Amino acid sequence: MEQTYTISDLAHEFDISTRTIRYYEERGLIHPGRTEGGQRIYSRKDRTHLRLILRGKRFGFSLEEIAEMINMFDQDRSGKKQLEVTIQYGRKKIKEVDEKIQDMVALREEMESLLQDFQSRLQQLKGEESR
Amino acid sequence: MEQTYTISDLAHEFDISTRTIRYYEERGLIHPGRTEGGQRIYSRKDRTHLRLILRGKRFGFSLEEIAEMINMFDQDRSGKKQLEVTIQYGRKKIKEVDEKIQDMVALREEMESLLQDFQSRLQQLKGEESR
DNA sequence: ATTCTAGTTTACGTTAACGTTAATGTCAAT
DNA sequence: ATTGACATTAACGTTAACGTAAACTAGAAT
Repeated sequence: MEQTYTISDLAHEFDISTRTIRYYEERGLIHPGRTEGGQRIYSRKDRTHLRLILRGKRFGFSLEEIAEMINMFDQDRSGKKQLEVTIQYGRKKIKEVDEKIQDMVALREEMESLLQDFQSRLQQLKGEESR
Repeated sequence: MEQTYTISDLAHEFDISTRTIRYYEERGLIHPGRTEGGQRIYSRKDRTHLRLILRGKRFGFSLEEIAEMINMFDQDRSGKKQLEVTIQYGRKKIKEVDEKIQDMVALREEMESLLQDFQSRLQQLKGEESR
């Protein structure tokens, strides 16, 4: 009933090496179970974590930062105080992401205006050509 | 008339080390001039380049990728063919940035919904408390 | 039971992006 | 002219994030 995966299942799915997956475990980012014989078994949750890790990486977060986030959101937060701390942390991280998005949009616009420039130069050339 | 900067001027402004700035030059990302005595002089253009480099870094681009972009946009593109190639390249890069932005917005939403979850759990606790 | 594929640990290697140190030179100010 | 702050090159060191190889084990298939 509970869907599980081998290490190479996930390696194929996410197009990364098994070494990479084991390394993430070594760094405390995932915590797969084991079979009787000692082989790793990955749950749906582990798979979700992997997806999150790779997403974070694409934004330039370090594994350490990602680990911090995952563990923050993933632990058992029953106490009121704990919950409040977690929420504060989450707000902070969301703000960071917002800033990155804004920054990125600015970059996009810079690139766009550069391109416009090149475009009009090209039009210019084409105009001269058919003169 | 032409505003220039020393290496430590820029290091302070961008809060990076002089070593880092020299390293960027070593990798072909900037090309400052020199004084009679051999010291580097940075122009406004160099400063702009630096800003671009740091921006790119914050998005997880490698120095090699950034170098590629800078040199692509920075050369003298007079020929029609050259212009067309540059425009193609620019479109591709903008697309990459767009994808990163989308990806990032998705992450933001994931985080937000996690937070909502914690928020309502906290409300729950507060409710029980005043019962 | 054996064979094959995939898994495990250990450990050394590699690359990017700098940090650090040493030995020396430049420039602005006194 | 000398001092002090900043500059230069050269070279070795460091860290994160894996790659790679070796020597061995587990599990599925015949």
